[in-house]
Order: sequence, then structure tokens, then C-alpha cells
Amino acid sequence: FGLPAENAAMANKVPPAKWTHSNIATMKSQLKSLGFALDWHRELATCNPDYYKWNQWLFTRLFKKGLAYKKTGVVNWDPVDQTVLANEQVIEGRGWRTGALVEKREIPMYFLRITAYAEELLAALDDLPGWPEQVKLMQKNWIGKSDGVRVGFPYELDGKKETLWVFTTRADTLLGATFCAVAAEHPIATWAAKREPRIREFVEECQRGAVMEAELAQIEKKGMPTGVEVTHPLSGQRLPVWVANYVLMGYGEGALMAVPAHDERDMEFALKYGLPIKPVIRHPLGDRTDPPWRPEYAEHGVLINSGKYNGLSYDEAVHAIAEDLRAKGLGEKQVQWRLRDWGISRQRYWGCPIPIVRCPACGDVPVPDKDLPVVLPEHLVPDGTGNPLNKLPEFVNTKCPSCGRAAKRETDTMDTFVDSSWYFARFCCPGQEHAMVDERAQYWMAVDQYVGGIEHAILHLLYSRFFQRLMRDEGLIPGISEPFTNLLTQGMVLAESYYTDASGRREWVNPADVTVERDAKGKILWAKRTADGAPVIYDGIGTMSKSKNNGVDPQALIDKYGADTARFYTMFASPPTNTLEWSDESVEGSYRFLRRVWDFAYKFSRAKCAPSVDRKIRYQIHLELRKANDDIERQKFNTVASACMKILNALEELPEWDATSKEGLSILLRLLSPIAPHMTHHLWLELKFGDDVMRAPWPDPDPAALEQDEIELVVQVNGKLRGSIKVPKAADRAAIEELARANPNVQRFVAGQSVKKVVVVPGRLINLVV
RNA sequence: GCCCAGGUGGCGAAACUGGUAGACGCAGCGGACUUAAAAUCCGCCGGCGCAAGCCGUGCCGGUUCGACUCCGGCCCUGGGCACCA
Repeated sequence: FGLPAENAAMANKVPPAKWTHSNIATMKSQLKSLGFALDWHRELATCNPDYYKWNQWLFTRLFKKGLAYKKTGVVNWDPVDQTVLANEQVIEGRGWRTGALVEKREIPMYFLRITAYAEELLAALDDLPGWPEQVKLMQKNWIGKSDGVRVGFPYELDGKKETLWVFTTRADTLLGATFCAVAAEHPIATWAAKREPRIREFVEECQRGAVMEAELAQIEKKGMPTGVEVTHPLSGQRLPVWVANYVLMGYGEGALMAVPAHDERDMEFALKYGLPIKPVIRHPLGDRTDPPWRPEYAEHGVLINSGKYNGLSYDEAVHAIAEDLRAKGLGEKQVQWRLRDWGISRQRYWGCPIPIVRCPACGDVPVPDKDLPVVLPEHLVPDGTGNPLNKLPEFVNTKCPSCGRAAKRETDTMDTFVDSSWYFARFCCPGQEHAMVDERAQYWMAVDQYVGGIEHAILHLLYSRFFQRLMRDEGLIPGISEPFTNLLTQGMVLAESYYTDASGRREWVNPADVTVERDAKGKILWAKRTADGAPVIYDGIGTMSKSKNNGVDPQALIDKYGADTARFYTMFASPPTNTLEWSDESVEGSYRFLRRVWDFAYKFSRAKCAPSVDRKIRYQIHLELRKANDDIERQKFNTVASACMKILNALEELPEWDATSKEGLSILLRLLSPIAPHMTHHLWLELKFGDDVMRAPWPDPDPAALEQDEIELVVQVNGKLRGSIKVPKAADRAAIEELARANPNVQRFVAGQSVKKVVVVPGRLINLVV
């Protein structure tokens, strides 16, 4: 389900269902040829009615509970194609197909009340020891709980008494507020726009602009006075109200108090429009408030210029000011969340239909269970001008489930994040036709180890955590709140991307189909499509993605080198959490290594083994094994692959075939078996080490092999490496120091100076400070 | 702009809690084998220097006997910013 399938459908003029099913077949065969141990009888596809029926079923439950509701939301509108665009389809403010300037439009949509779970989703992060700190921190900041104060600024409009409410985390700076600013959609802005054409123009300009937060945050800060003045709730001073494009209607009250002296954005705005700047926090370096802005202006400190609050600290001031505001009915302490409810309506065809019937008499009526699923017709081909479901009367026209009169079906479909928020629970219950999940989900959940790209750190993982709670509270999976016990976030695989721009529309060309000429430093001079020589534009390096057509097909690697090499190389190239710029140049080394293992094993199978043991090589093998076992725990599989290589290198140094060869080879095959299972399985059998390497006991290092009488210590003088010494394992400090001083090179650097201090790090080094 | 990561040889990387920077590979160079090539094997492989040694982990500064690792500031790259998923 989703946009890529619709785009492909448009480009190839085939229904997205067909394209999707053929992709599933291809990817399934690739997964099979890589030899992963997957339980295919649990397979599901979210575009299958057996699956999405339960999206619809849960939605109707949430709707009745008020956890799903309807309100207006803002979308990108392409005025030429008369269609809603995804953020991805807006390129530099214009529609991707039409090039028309994109407008904002408010339309009714359905929302899931994730904010009802904000507190729990935040607090529970502390109970996820198996999650990377990085991800928990991102989620915490995204949910964005802030303690602050809601402050009211009274004003009069057309003779009516009103209050402008703002939220601030810096109530301590209230006496430094010199103006207020409201969003373009705020009632004060609307009022002012009616009276003053210039303001109306500005408000309209703000409303035309971007929907995306990243864009909003980067636009030039602009504003206009509304002519409205509010009264400062403590000083009684009159403050002007401005309408400003950097105030978001979606956060807080859609209005803010501006304290230019202690907020960078307010300062920028005040300087631009000549508004007053009043410092109210003592600067740690003295009375310095003049521009340019300095970050320390925003630090908490002692209040000044604030009348009775002078001398108070941040906490004291916030408390005192909140109390005084409360007494006047003009404010109180308040918790504010950054998290917004989740808009799930998509004005698109290839998704799960939202199970609502719009009845002129009864309003929005959820489709009853007996009529679920609302099946998506699969034969349509979208043409880019809106949802084709709207043009399908047999889908749209229906009867109200409540009163039986003629009614219209909702044609919006659900955000595909809904599908991916609970599929893991469905994996637990193959074949279940009568429920979303059954008691098997209770048995299997939570997922022990979840693996996914870091790009999902916030949205997908947060939505899944939310859904797990929805299912819990629906009584489906009682007592389980968190879906994923351990989380590994893979780094992104990056590749260059290229597009042609001939028709004014970007057409992405796979890097494999591009010929590139580079200068000596590797910078791209020009690039063309290999097939027809058409010039292509280099778009930089970024994530491999469907939309930029810059993925590498793993099949080519499997065909050329086999699945084991493809697997070994992927493990060896870098740790899974690293970002990786893809290059298959060095696959050769992995292939060479596996062939050497094969070769070594076959020579061994024909050799006569001496019973002797090579203690030095055995030590090396067991040392590598110990490290490899640690690295598996740490999920650093690239060094496990190198440990395999080091063990083979050590084995090849053996002067003759002996007991160490046999033990070492047996360790190597078992260590290698999860990475290269096909080959190691075969060799294990051939060598008669057992019948199934995957069932053989995991190798553990032998403590006896790791024992050493002498250890090597590094000798430093003033922290610089000057030599090394061999000392008996049990040597004491004095003995080590004596040996270190006896080293001739050390003597050169110590000669004529007195040793002030000696640092001994047991088992590692001795440092003489002169 | 905001939030989160990352930056180490020509390249992928290693160095686990502050303790020998560059393990293991790729590419490259030199050699062996071969009529030749492929494959394989051996050696070299951060920079400067004849050497001793000096410098070197994005940049600037700090803490420490000792910093890739910790602290402060900056630069660059990647991920996310709510309709790509």
C-alpha cells in the first residue's frame, strides 16, 4: 500500500495491485535465495483485505471511544491537477507533475488521538533498556513535554472584552515582553485582515506558503502590526499585537509573548521592525543586551527590571508570577506537548478504505462489523488528478447502516503507517480469520529483537508503541504495552542519485544505468544515461529509495558470487548501525576468503593429522574466539567476520596438519555458520564433524588455551611509546619498573632527568614521567 | 531553523571502561609460479625524514602522566521534522 505503488501504476498504466503483487514475488524469491530462516506460513500483505479488515475494525472501535475523530487538517493542494500532494511530491514549493505553485488547503480528515497517550509514551521510554539512547532521546524530544505558564493578555475588540492567551516556558521573563505575535490563522489576525487590506494580503501570503515544518522554520521572519493592543497582565502596559509568519497555529495557543532580550527569534524580529528590547535577566558577564544576539541571553538567571520580582531565580520567579496571574484569573502553570494528533486520512486510492458512511441524516456512521471489510476495488489506475474512487459510483453510493437511506461512502484511505503499526502482532496469529489477533499474540509478543532503519526512529516506532497500547486497552493483548523489547537501528545505505529533466519533470535514473566522468578528486564533471546518452543531473548522495531509483539489486551479487558471499560481505562491510556508502568493489575480498576456507577444509580432509598441539596458534584462535563471542553480544558483526579471517590466517601458519588444525577448523566453521550457512553446512558434513552445523554446540574459548606465563607491556616515557618489555604474569610494580628502566631505548629518554612519577596500568603499560 | 547521529590512510573499517592509532579487508606497488594470462602464494603499503625521530584520528582550544575516546566552541556529511515509508 502507498504512494510508490500509485506512482508506478501511473507510469506503467497498470493497477497498483498488479505491480505490488509482482514486487512481492520478486522480493520473496530474493529473500529465499539469500537463505534466511523465515517462517513463510506467517506471510501477510497489508494490501490484502484479510489484513486491512482489522485496520477498519479497530478504527470503528476507536471512533466509538472518541480516540478517532474528525476535524480539519492542512494539506498541500495542486491547483492544476486539483489534487492533494504528499510532501514528497512538492519540489521547491511546486507540484511535481504540474510545476504549479502549491497552496495550503484545509480539509476535513480523521485523526487518532495519540496525544491521549503522550504522558505514557514519554514515561515508558525510561523502561526500554533494550533501545538505543539515541532513539529514546529523539522520541522524548518529539513528544516534547514542556512545563510552562499559560498567560492571558486582556484586550478589547469592537467593545468586547477578550483575552489573548499565550503559552511560555519563560514566565520569568514576562516583564520583558514588549509585544505579542499571533499566527496568520489566529482570530486576531482574521479580525485585522477584515479591516486592513495590507494585513489581509499578508495573512493570505502566510496561508499560501509551505505546509512542511522544515520549510516554515527556514522562511524569512516577517510580520505586520494588527493595530490591536493588549494589556500586560502584571505591568498594565499596552503591548502591540503583530501577526507573524513564524508563529504556528498548531502549537500552544497559536500566539506568543515576545521577549526580544532573551529569545533569539524575538530579537531578530524586534530588530527588523524596530520594536523595543527590554532585558529582565541579569547577564552573567554584566549588563550586555545589545545585538548581536548571544546565546547566554537565553540562560536562566536572576531577575532585574521586574519590580517586585527582582532578585528571584528562575524557579522562584516562575512560581511567584504564576501565582499572581492565577489570582487575577490571567494564567496558571500548564504542561504543553509538542506531539500532535495523528492525521490518518489520505486522499488517495491505494490504501485501506476508512470505514465510514456519510449520511445526510445521521452524519458520519462507522461501518458495522458484519459489513467489514470495506473492500478496495483493485482494478483502477490513478491518473494523478485525485482519488479514482471518487469516480466510481458503485463504491461511493451506499446505504446508511443506521437509517438505511441513500448515503455516500468515505473515499479517503488510511495512512500506510496504520498498516505497519501492528503487522508484527498479526505475524503471531497466522490463519486467524475471526479476530485481529488471538491469544497467540499474547504468547509471542513483545518482539524480542526488532531491526529497522534509523529513519523510523520517530514516526513508525512511535505509532507502533501507540498501537500496542490501543490493542492493549481494547483487551486484545492485555498487559503488553511495548511492542519491541530490543531495537537495533540500522544505518542507512547511501548511493548517488541522478535524474533527467528533459520534460520539466524529474525522471530518476538508476546509477547502474549512468556513465559518469570524474576529475582527479572524484568530483563529477558530467554524467549521462548510458543507454541513450541523455544528460543526467547529479542529485548528491542520499538514502537508497524507491522514489529516487538508486537502489542496488541484491540479485546481481547473489548471481555472481552466491548467497554466502553476499551475506558475508554485508556483515563484514561495516557495523549494522553505521551509515554505509554502497560500493561492491570490495566484495571480491569476501569471496576470496570463503574460497580459502573451502580450500583449507578440503586439503585438511585429505591430510593425515598429527596428534600434536601448537600452543601459540591455539592461543591466537581462542583469543579471537573470545573476542568474536563478545562482538556477537555487542552486535558488531563486522569484527566477527574479521575474527573468522584472522583464525584462518592463523591456521594457515601451522607448519603441519595437527590437532590444532582440526580444533581450529571446527571453531571456524561454527563461528562462520550464521554468516555463511550453506557452505559451512556442507563442509561440516564432508569433514564428518557432525550432521548439522547449525545444531552443533556454539564454540567457547578454552581458558587453558588463553593462559600465558609472560605478558608484554608497553613502556612510555612522558606518554610516548619508547619500547616494550616482557614480564612474568605475576610481576609486581617494582619488578616492572626495574625492567622498564633497563630497556636501552627507555634509558636514552630518561638519561639525565629524574623520574617524577610512574604510572602502571596492569596488563597494559608502564609510563615514566620525567 | 530545530531534534538525533557521524567525521580515523586512496577506500570499507579496528582500537570494548581514557592506556601501543590504523587490526581485518579492498585498491595499489614489488616479487614468485606460468610460454602467457587467470587463479594462488610472498613482501611493502598514513605523512615527512638517510636515520634517530618528528607529525598525524574534521577544525580551534581545554582537562590529564597519557585523549580517536572526556569538556567548550566551530565546520562538514547523513537521518528526522508529522502526506515517502
